[in-house]
Amino acid sequence: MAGMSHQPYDPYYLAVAPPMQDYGAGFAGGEKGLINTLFVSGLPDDVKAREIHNLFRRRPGFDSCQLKYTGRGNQVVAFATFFNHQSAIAALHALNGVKFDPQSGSSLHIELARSNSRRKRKPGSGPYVVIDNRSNEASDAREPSSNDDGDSESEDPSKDDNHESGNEDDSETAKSGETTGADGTAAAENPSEKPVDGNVNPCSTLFIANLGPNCTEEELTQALSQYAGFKMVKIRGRSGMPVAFADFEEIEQASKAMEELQGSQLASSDRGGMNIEYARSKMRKH
DNA sequence: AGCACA
Repeated sequence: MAGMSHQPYDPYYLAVAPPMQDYGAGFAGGEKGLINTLFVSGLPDDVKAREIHNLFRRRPGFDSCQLKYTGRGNQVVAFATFFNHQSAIAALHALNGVKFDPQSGSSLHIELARSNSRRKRKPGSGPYVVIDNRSNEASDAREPSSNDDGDSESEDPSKDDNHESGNEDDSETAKSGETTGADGTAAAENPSEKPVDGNVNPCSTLFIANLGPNCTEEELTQALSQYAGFKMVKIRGRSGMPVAFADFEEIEQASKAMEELQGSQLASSDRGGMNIEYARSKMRKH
């Protein structure tokens, strides 16, 4: 692999503006019960609210965003609010996993927020807002004591904050109701439960297709390792269109990664977003 | 649509 010729990733590769323009004015609430706010982590600690705004501003249906200093170390997170759930999902898939800072190699981790931003955009307050929860920072880079997990990204970054609301995941549970729980016989027998995953049988190994020709295992590792239970990824079929197999500890963890990374682009992607399915067989242990 | 490694 001589010459890593990757063009700088353009987060605005989706230069299209969909026909949906009839949002109406002053309607940031969206449909009731649906989340229209994204939670963004994986940001460099020197990120600016303007950068967040520039990241999202061209996304269809975007309303406003806010940058939040969590007060834990220099950790920064952001919330992006859209006019409806569908626009939020589209932006999530488009931007999740993209390299935000090529220098540090950090990539964005985007998920649905646990609750919508209740903070309404007041006229005159501008398109973005900064919330600073840092209290004792000044010269202190990390917490004083007793907590050693300051540097690592937790599997669930959204637990770091409560997003100024006590609203729990009412819509989240409805979304992932595929695997059910108690009896386990549900999905296979019920004709109304159609698996949309492309493969009928869940597997803790994922099959990833539609990768760019220059995709590397390192790049995939970077995108996948932010998900709990990730073990390893292998690229096969180097000629033409490469595919990859990503192994996880548990099926549920693989499912989570698949859901969130589905359709998202890597820096090396040139044919659109990744197509992820359950692999037909589990990666061989070794 | 494309699913390997043992």
